Amino acid sequence: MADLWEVISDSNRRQLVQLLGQGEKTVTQLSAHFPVSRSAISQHLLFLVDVGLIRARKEGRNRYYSLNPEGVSKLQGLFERFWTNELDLLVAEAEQLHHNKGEM
Amino acid sequence: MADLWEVISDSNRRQLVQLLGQGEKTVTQLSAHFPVSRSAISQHLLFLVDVGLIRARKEGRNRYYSLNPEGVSKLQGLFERFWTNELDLLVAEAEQLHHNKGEM
DNA sequence: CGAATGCGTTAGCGTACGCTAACCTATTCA
DNA sequence: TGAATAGGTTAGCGTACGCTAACGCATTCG
Repeated sequence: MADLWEVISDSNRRQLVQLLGQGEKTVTQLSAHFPVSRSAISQHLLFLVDVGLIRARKEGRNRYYSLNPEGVSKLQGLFERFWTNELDLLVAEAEQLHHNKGEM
Repeated sequence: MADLWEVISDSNRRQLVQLLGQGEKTVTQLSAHFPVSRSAISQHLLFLVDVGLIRARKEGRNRYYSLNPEGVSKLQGLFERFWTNELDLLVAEAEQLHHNKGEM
C-alpha cells in the first residue's frame, strides 16, 4: 500500500485535504480551486482514498468526498512520532535566539 | 529554492533528521545507519543544508552535521499551518469513535 | 614523503510521479 | 430518447527523484 507520508509531499494533495476540512465536496467543486485538469484531481482523490485519508459518498451523479477521521488521526500520529522531544527543544532554542535579537 | 515539505517526503531524510536530533554527527557515522551508499547520504545532507534544516561544521577531515534550530522551527511552522482546527476536530471525533467501540 | 581516510561532485541509470488527452459509464434533464 | 453532466479509467509524456559508480580534493597518519 501507498505511504501516508506521500500524501503531504504534494502541494495539490495538501490543499485538497485543507479544502475537505471545510466539509464534503464534489470533484468538480474541488477542481475549481486548481489549475490542473479534473482528471488530475480525480487521481489525487483516488490516491487519498487508497491511503484511507478520505472517503466518497455517491449521490445521484455526484460523488461527495470527505475526510476520514481515522485517516486524519493516523496522519497526526505520523507527525507526532516524527516530531521528537529533541526537535521541540531546538524550536525553543530558536525562539530564544529570536527573542534575544529582538531585545538588542 | 527547494521546498521544505520535500524534506519529509523521503524516508531516509526523515531518519537523518531524527538521528541529528541526538546531536551532531559525521557523514560516516550517519551512513552507518543506512543501507545506501555514503554518497547518497551526502547528497541528502547537502539538500537538507540547502533548505536550511541543518548545517555543517568542519573539523579536520570530518564534517559534523547538526540541526539548525531556525530550520526546525520553520518546519514546525509548516506543520502547524497545515494542521488546521478542522483537522483537530476530526481527530477528536475519531478518538471518540474508538472510545465507543472499546465500551461496546 | 606516500598511503589512508573523510567527504563532496558529477554523470548516468531506473523508476516513480504528476499531468493531459481521450475515452467510457452512469445519471439526470429536456 | 437523446443531450448534457459528473466522474472514473487508461495510455503515454516529460521530468524529477534517489541511487550508484567513479573520481577529485583535503587532511591525517605511518
